[in-house]
Amino acid sequence: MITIEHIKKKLIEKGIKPTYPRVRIYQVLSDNGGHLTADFIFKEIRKDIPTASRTTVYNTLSSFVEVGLVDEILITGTEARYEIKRRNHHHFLCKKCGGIFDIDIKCPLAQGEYSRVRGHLIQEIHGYFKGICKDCLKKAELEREEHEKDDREVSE
Amino acid sequence: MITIEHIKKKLIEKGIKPTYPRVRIYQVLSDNGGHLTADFIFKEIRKDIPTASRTTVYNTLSSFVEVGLVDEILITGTEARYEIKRRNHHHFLCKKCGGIFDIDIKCPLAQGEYSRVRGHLIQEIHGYFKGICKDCLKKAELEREEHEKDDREVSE
DNA sequence: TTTAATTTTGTAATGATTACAATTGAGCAT
DNA sequence: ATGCTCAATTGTAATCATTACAAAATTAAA
Ligand SMILES: [Mn+2]
Ligand SMILES: [Mn+2]
Ligand SMILES: [Zn+2]
Ligand SMILES: [Zn+2]
Repeated sequence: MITIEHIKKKLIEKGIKPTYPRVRIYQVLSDNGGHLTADFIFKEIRKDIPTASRTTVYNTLSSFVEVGLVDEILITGTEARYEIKRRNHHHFLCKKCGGIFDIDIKCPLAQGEYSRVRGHLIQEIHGYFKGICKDCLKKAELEREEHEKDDREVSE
Repeated sequence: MITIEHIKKKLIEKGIKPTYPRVRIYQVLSDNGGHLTADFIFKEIRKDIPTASRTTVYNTLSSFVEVGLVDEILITGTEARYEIKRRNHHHFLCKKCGGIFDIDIKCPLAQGEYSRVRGHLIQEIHGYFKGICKDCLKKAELEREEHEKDDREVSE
């Protein structure tokens, strides 16, 4: 639970005027875990600011990303996800339920910031996995067992 | 330069009927290096098949990805890129020129296929960097030198 | 050749994001 | 307080990649 004052300070530090919509957008990002869509944030701040526009959400997120307050994550192919910048980490996208999970693994990729590869200047490092998440695996397992039971009953 | 026959064999192996548009799409992927957009492929096969439709390109790419012949790369946030599947490798996206480069680094990520992380079943591994590519760095450097010269001349 | 199944095509719809002009609001000078 | 200027916000329209879907064409089977 970050305080409004703390948020304001963070924005000012980065040269962003802490208007109410901007502070609220940061607060939504802070209070709802990571990997939020612009649409989720929009609906959330609409509760407080019924006149808020999608454009403001997009503009604000862009400037947050630009100054390095927020990371933009492109995994799903349909919509960008946003989360407050923290130590570099990877992600896992479940192809079944669409869930995105943080994966904290030690990886040479995520070591020194702003290094080089093959002469190219690195500014961002992204790593992610796709597959079936733990929960969906368990669910599938249970369903399989159900089917087996059904089959047994039918063949009786 | 892969032969048509070789392409046909590859498609059949994966259960895909090697129609002419499909073979051509695979050939375009094969002949033009990696990271192609659907639009590029569309325009390319239009040269041979003036009636070809975008839908066919999208459908074909989807089935290629589905059977594991092709990888879909989501880096730019605007359009998917496609390349024939090969040994797992990372990518570098230049924020200046938009170029995408292969980065072959040994990374624990890209080791065993179909492993697990935190109980989640891994089916795909993606890693990429964003920054300024070698060429764009050099170009910027040259421009900087030009400006310095200008400044000197002005102050003379 | 007739028929059925598959593939391709063309066009319309979708949906996230961006462009942009009009409106609002904050801060400052009168 | 009033008006002024600049920045922020809003609302709406445009963009653009991708998908949906039905009609037309092609292929394979009978
Ligand atoms: Mn995260
Ligand atoms: Mn590649
Ligand atoms: Zn899942
Ligand atoms: Zn470049």
